[in-house]
Amino acid sequence: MSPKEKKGEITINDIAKELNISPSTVSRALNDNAKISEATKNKVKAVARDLGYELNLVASSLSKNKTNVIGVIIPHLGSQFFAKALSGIQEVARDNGYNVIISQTNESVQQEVEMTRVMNSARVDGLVCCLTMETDNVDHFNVFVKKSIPVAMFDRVSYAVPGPKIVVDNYEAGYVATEHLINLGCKRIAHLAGVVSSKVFEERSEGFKDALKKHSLPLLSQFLLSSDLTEQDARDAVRLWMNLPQRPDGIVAASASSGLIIASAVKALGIKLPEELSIISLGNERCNEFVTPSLSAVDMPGYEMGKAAVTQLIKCINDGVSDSSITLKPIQLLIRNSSFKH
Amino acid sequence: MSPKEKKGEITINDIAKELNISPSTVSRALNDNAKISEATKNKVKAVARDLGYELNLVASSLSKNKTNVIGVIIPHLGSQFFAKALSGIQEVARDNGYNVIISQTNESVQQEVEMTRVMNSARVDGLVCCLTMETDNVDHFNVFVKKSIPVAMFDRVSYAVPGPKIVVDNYEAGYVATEHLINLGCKRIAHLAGVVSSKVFEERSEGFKDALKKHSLPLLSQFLLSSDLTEQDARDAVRLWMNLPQRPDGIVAASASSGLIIASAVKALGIKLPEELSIISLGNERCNEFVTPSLSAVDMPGYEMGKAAVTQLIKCINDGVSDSSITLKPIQLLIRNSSFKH
DNA sequence: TAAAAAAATGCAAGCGCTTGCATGGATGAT
DNA sequence: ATCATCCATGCAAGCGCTTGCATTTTTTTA
Repeated sequence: MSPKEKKGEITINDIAKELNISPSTVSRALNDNAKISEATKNKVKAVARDLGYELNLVASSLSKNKTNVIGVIIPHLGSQFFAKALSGIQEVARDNGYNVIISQTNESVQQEVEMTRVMNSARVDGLVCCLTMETDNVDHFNVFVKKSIPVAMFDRVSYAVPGPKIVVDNYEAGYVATEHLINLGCKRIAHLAGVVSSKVFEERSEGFKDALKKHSLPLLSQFLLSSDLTEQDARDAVRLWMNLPQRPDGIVAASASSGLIIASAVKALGIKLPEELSIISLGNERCNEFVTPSLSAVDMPGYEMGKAAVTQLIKCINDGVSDSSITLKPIQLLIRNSSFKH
Repeated sequence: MSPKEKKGEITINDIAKELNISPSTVSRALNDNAKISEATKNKVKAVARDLGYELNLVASSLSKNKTNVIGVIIPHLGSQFFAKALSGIQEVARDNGYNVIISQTNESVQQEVEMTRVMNSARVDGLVCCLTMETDNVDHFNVFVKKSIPVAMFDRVSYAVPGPKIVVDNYEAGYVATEHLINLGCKRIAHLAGVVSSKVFEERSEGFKDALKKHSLPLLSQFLLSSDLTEQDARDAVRLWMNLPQRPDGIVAASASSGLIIASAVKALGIKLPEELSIISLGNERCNEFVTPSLSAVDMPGYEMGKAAVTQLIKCINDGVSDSSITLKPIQLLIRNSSFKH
């Protein structure tokens, strides 16, 4: 080993020495700077390859004041929606030369705040995130706003912070799903909604209500339940509804997972799906098509939203403009066997 | 605006000037260095807070030659197994002060190679990865080995590169699942296996075969199919088996998704589950419990494996030792309704 | 063939933080 | 009061790369 065994990292200085030129020339050559002759570029690249040189992104980031890193803050990776979103995010990031550093809040606002701090420390070039269900104060994003670091939000967004917003038309989702049941002949439709404090769920509820209104169907107060959409909430709702003298003949579940649980709970009660009851959920999981009967759903395009979010984000990073563009993505109605024509 | 509007970033120099002390003292104070008096520490921290100072991790990383970043390379985020693994990875990484940069190979070796290059450029402190199904040459990990940067592998691992290996006992999984069917009274058990080139699937197959042998059951050649486990593969297998004069009365699916598809295809043929046929899959997805009948499975602990991988990795990072420890995680047999006592 | 223009390269500072070593001041022992 | 000890802080170099400007080399033009 050499006396100064420097952890073995090859630097541009090593290349420079090898060729008897200056480090600046090496740097420029490797970056294909126009003012460097083809001859030296080739020589430099050849030596770099021979020596096994690999750019030190840390040093590069520091001097360029640009990390080429995009931070991602999402609630959790447990749901397919977010996993797909992350997948989309990572793919377009990679295609654009960005790395992705990721973190989950687990729906904790405190974690969210903490993570913005970390992302700031990491000096990410941009942030894409989906707020927790409880986030109402978004001051923790001010650091980025102040520094003109773009923040793209998707699904659960806040218009209080500038930047791209990628949302699905949740009102439309609720409306379309409900109307689907109505068209099937359902007269007594119930809705297990999410917390109203969340825009997403509020809009879905609105869509639900308006669809009923539009078709002159009554909205029974007991038929509109708001909850955290946990497994227990779904079971409770089913118990409540199915013990009613007048059971619902259609259910709109505000989320994919609650829909699954509702369907399973209902079946456990011996109720025939979809003959006695139609179900549709707002949000689709792959297993919706494997259950019996397969579960109709309005699909939320997680993958596409993730892709769109970074695409917009990168646009902001490049064009300097941290403008607030609103993209509404279409939703897709997946009709399966859990909803039934009467 | 000040004449030199420096992007607004507060540095330790700003704090130093403010307090008329040297930047070194500020640095040490913020890092709770023992040689700094409590008095100055407090002053420094107070000013830091007031100014909204946030450590520049890039600069810190460069000078410390440590990034506190862990790189993750996984096949894809589509399967719950990997999503959960990533979730576990990120959580323990965060708890230990590490950031996670993530990338998917989509089962492409070329992508895998490319990603190791990126991770190297990013100077990650450690790598955790799950190889693609096709990876046989692992030379692209040599860079890390040479630099003593630990590489932890989970699930699909290669013993050719040193470092922690977190695997599930796949032989056991195959054996246990098969034995379960045997105990239920199945006599003609088929197995849709994965590609044999993959250790994981080879071991599962071995477990399957040995269980049969142990219980003196014949292995019909047509009952052992090897494939890529795509949806089509699963459907083809079902078609083949169900057209046989002597159908199988039990099926062991090598993966969660293929099990789901097999079950669904079989049901579509009007075959009664589990009366006429029992199914169990090696790998569990949440939806296994929602399908009818719910699908028995051997659970592969993705979340735990992810956690274990980083835990081991961090140990390596700290203790300098990049030793090769082999951890076998237990598997869990989830008995549900798709397997039936005859 | 000299002067001017263009092309290629080098110099050196700087990105923000860390850290070994030197220094100054306060405390304690004699 | 004196010198050895600590304790607290400062100095300055360095991490590896980028980049504005200066300098050198080559090419072009008259």
